[in-house]
Amino acid sequence: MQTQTKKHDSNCLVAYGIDTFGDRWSFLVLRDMMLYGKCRYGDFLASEEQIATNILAARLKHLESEGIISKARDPENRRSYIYSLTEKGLDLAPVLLEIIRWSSRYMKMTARRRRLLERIEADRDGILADIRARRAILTAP
Amino acid sequence: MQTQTKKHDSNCLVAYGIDTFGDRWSFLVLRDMMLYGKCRYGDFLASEEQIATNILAARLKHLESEGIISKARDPENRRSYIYSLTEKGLDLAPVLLEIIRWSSRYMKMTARRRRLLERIEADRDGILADIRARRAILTAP
DNA sequence: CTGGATCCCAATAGATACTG
DNA sequence: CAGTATCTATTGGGATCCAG
Repeated sequence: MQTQTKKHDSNCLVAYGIDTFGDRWSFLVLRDMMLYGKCRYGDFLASEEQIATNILAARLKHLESEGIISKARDPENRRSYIYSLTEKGLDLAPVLLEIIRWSSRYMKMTARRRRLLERIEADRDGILADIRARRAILTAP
Repeated sequence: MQTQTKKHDSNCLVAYGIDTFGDRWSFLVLRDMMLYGKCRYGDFLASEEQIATNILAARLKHLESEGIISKARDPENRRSYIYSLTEKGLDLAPVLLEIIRWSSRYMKMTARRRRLLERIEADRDGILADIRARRAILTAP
């Protein structure tokens, strides 16, 4: 499967966003990168949602083709790759935070979630800075 | 088709949001309501993205079952229905605005888009208030 | 009329097995 | 480890039908 080329082909800003990063799996990959600092194929596969290998490969390719992530060889392991957020990808952090804020209002709270929410409300800029600096916001789920 | 019940079934705030409103069509319906003040089945069908009748019906049902929109008879036209955002749906407005901000950075700008973006930057609270008051932010696309 | 339901078929997404 | 290949399941488009 190659990345689809048209989708909505809409003239709308919202549709553009949805088409670019808004499918069910792409955004979870971005979450893994922004929240957990994940950057390897195997890390993404290990997420709780159990993404299939072909889907992951397709999404990584798609996100790369959209300029949201970039792929480079791992300097410490010649047969591994490192995926990282581009500027365009980092700019999605506010979308992620708003989704988290919304969900945390309507999903049952846990202590862990409450701490994350409190930090978003109290130190949003610090979180955005951490994401840009590739520092994980949360430790493993 | 009935609304799917499991999806990711994840423990994550982000996945919860994606599962609830993050599919390709649901969010466009929400956009129509928030940005254009649309509230009728026929209005949604008329959007530029050309949603199919079966998909629209399924999405409206899904959004209603998630408590994001509600459905009522149109008092002025006995054979029509009015869909409106609940509090839970209105709370999605910040997500919408962040998507628009992101897209407007990366999609080719038009005069219309520039005006919307400027207003978001300058008067975000006013926009949020307009959405809550069911005032359309934009006129027809 | 408006607001759907239904059916058919094409296209896409996804799970699993396998490979360089 | 980082994917491809293959097969199956689900979604979506479009036409049509139907109820109030």
